[in-house]
Amino acid sequence: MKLDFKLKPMPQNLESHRRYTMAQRVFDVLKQAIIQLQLRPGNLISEAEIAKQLGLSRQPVREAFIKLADVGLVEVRPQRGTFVMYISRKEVENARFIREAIEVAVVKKAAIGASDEDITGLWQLIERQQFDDQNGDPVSFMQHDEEFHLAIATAAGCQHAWRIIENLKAQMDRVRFIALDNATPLKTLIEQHEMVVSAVAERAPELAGEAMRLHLAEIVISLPKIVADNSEIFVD
Amino acid sequence: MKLDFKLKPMPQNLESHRRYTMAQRVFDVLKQAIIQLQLRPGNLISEAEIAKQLGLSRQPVREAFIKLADVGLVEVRPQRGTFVMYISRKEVENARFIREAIEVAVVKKAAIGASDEDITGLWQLIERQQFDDQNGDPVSFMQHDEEFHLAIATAAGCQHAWRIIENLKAQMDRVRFIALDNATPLKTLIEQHEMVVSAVAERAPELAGEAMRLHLAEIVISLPKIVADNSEIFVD
DNA sequence: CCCAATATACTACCATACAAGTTAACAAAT
DNA sequence: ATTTGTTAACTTGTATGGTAGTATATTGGG
Repeated sequence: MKLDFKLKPMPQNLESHRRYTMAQRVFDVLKQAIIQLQLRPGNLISEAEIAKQLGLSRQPVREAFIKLADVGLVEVRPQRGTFVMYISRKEVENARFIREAIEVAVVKKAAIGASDEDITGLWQLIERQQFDDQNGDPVSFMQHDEEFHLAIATAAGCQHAWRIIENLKAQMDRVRFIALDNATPLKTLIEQHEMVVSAVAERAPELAGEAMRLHLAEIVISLPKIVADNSEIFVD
Repeated sequence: MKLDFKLKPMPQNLESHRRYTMAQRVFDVLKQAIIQLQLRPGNLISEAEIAKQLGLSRQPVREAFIKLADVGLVEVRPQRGTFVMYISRKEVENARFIREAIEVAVVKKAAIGASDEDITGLWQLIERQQFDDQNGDPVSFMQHDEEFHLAIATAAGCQHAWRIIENLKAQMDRVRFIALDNATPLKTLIEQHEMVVSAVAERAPELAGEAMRLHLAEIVISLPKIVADNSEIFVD
C-alpha cells in the first residue's frame, strides 16, 4: 500500500518533548490518517511497513497499534495482521449513546456553575463557527465545533470528561469527515449550539440538557444517507 | 520491593489462548495487585523487576504499564520510573460523575427494553448478594455487585458501555476495597439494588434512573471517612 | 483440469541489546 | 561545613533478532 504521511515535527518546547514519545506521535499520525480515510477500512497496515515509511523501528509503531486498537480504529489479529476497522453503524450509535449521556450531564452542570466569562467565551466560539459557515470552510468548522464542546466541559469543571469523549468521538469522526459537504448544513448545527448556550446562559439545566440531546441526535439523522452513499466502508 | 503475585494459568481454550497475550495477562495481574493495594500508591514498579518476577522480558510488561497508565492507575515518567498513582479524591469523584451519567442512561433504557428473563436474572443476582451478606463475605459480594451492574447493561443492550465503566471503576475500586469492612453495610447496598430492579420491573425509567443515581452516590458518603482513615494513600 | 500437499512470504509476539536521561552517592575543592 | 563535579546505578525509549502462527502461491499427483 502506498502512503505519504509524515510525523509532525517535534515540538521545540523541550519540556513537552520529553513526554511526546515516538509511539505517541505515530498514534497521532495514524489516527488522523484513519479519520480522514487516507487509511481506508479493511486496509492492512503492518508494523514493519509503517515503521519503514516513518523511518523508525517497529517498536513504537507496535505501541501505537495497540492504542489504536483500544480506541477501536484498528483490529490487531495476532500472526495475521492489523487492519483498519470498518465503520460499524452499531458502534457509531453506541458511541453516540454514551456521548449523549455524558455531555447532557456535563451541560447541565455547566448551566449551574458556568461563569459569565465562560458564557462569553462560548458565544465567541459560535461567532467563529458562523464565520466558518460564511466562508464555506467545513474543516475549520469541525475544529471549532470540537473546541465548543470542550469549552462547555471546561465551563462545567469537567475537562476530565473530555478524555472519554475524545475516544468515543474517534468512531464518529470518520462519519463526520464524510459528511463534511453533503450532510446537515452548518447553519443548523450552529443554531443548535446557540440553543445550548442560551439555555446555559439562562441557567436552565434541563433545557440545556435537552438542547444538547437534540444536537447530538443530528448524526443519527444524517447517518442513513451516508451509509447508503458509502456502503463499502460500513458494516452492520 | 517484595512481590509475590503470579500470572494466572493460560486458559486451556486454545481459541481464546491466541488472543490472551502476555501483555494482557500482566495487565490483569498488576491491575488486581494495585486495586487490592498489594502495590501501594507511590510505589516504584520497574519494567525490569516485574519482568524478572514474572519470568518474562520487559516488552510485555512495558505494554501492560502503558495500559495501566491509560486507565490512570500508574504514571510512567520517562527515564525516571513508573509509579503507582495515589488515589485522588477529585479523580474518584470525576469517575463517579461519568459513571452516574452513563449508568443512569443505561438503566433507563433497561427499564424500557429489558425482557422478563433479564429481570428474573437480576433478582437472582440480588439473592446471591443477600447470601453473601449473610455469610459475611464482602469479597464475593463485590464480585456479584459487578455482575449485577453488568447484567443491567446487558439487559439494556448496552454491553458496550461496560468497556468504559470498567476503566472508570478502576479508580473507584481501590476505595471500595478499603471500604469492604468499615463502610456502608451490604444490606443498604442490596436494598438500593432492589429499588433499581423494582423500578425496572415496573417499566419506570425515571424511577429506575433516580434509584441508580442514589445508589452510585453512596461512595460519596463513605469517602470522607475512608480518606481520613487512610490519608497516606490519598491526594487532593 | 482439479485438488491436495508443500513451500514461501508474510504477520504479530516476545526476547534481547543498546541508547539516552535521571537520580543519588561520593569525592574533591573552596 | 558547604558546594560542586564526577561516577555509578538505576530508569524508560528505541532498535533488532528470533519464533510461531497464518495465508497464499506453487507444485505434484490424481
